Amino acid sequence: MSSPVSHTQVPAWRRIENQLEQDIASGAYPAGSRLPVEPELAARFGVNRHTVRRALAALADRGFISIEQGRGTFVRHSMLDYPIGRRTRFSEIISRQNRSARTQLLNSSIATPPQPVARDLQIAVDSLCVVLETLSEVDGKPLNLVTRYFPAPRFDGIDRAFQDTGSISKALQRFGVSDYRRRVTRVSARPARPEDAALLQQPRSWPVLVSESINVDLNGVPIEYGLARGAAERVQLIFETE
Amino acid sequence: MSSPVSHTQVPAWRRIENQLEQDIASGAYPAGSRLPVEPELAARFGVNRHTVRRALAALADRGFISIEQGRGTFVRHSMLDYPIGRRTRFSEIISRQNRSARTQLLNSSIATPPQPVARDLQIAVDSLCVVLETLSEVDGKPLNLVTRYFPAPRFDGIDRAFQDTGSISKALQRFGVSDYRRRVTRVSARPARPEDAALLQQPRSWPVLVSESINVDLNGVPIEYGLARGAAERVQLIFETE
DNA sequence: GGGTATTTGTTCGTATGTATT
DNA sequence: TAATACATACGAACAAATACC
Repeated sequence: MSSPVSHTQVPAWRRIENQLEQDIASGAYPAGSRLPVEPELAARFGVNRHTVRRALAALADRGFISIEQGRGTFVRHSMLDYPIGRRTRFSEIISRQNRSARTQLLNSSIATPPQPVARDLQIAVDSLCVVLETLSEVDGKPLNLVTRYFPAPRFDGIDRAFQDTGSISKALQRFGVSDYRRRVTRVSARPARPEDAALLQQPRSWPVLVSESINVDLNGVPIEYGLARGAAERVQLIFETE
Repeated sequence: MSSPVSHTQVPAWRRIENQLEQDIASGAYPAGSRLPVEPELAARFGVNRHTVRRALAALADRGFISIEQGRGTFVRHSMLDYPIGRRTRFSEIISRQNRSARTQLLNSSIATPPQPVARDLQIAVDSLCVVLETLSEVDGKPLNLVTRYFPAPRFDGIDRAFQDTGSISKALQRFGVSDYRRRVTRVSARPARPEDAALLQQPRSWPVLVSESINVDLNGVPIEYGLARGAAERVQLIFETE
């Protein structure tokens, strides 16, 4: 060979893999960004494109990047795991993952619920509900947009209680609901509406992960219907079957 | 007025609502199809556009149609409920809803699993897996595209067994797995790739509902990792928290 | 990417029959 | 009976979102 390859103990592709992983971890290549094209990376590391490809394949295999033919190579968002069980409390879930959570109230009103919501809440279609629109953020990034219906005679003023406490659980406590549990979760997905995409700070090409949930008090009486739209780019729901 | 309003007991908009509901039920307007535009409906029923809009709003409220500004009004697919629990069996779920189910094998191969899959299956990354690609149909419409990994030494030939039986459960029985249960389900969503959209016969603008699942045998040993891509237009996952 | 046509969304105004006070 | 409020219905114009070329 004219220029012999240096035989270090680690192969070149593995060295490149490690370097790129570090670049991603350091934020040099932020989540969602596109990596330089393969020839460019090959030039940077002074290797053949095939060697770069091997490193990229390894990173893709480990879930750090996604390689898309014709488009490029992208740094994947680390998905926030959102475990769902009988006792699902947003802030607990997030803090357990050592992240910071915040939920803000976008809107509150009083209205009659759509028919399917009334059925889920087991109330009359012409009865009133307090409707809250909330946006949850994790580490400063919006994650989840939720429309919540609370039966009105019982939960009048829960908007104020939520404003004061910043938490649904605590707001419910003010109304004598010391504890509650999730009865059912229905999960689907649909294209994001422009407003969803804007609020969730997500590309319009990405869908929203829709989950309907029904929470009941300890007597089994429905207290909340929630329609959540999650940033599919960044959230993953986890259901453990115990 | 030159032509006075006829006062039947039911308002015109409600009569129109009922008629359209019937048209949808009868299949005159099939699921997914677009309704005539508002002026056209107004002409058909001999009313003002506002009156039609009121009827449409009622139908949308009840979940029969979806109204999309600039695009039109569409008959919603009745979502197939896919309840997920410890014992999730595709054909049982479907037949319980009085529908017909069929799963076909698109592809089978033997390969080393990607690292996350190997971790979920608790096997070495360089061990082999039997990989099946299946497409499930309900009432003739494709619903779910699944890539399944089975540890290879144990489940060699499961592709043949599946071909024979047409069922994963029955194929597993041939390998001594009389029963199994689902340990965890992870749900997310992403834009559909062109191949996904084609196989699922879904518009490219609609996302896929991605669910990863791990099934274990009665000893708790992982036997299958599945990566399912569901037609988000037509499937909804239901998790009951008992 | 930009302009045009299509389609739904919103807001005026007007009129009339029904129920309540 | 009269006054009032409310639901229903029609008409016109413009705004906003989308599709198409």
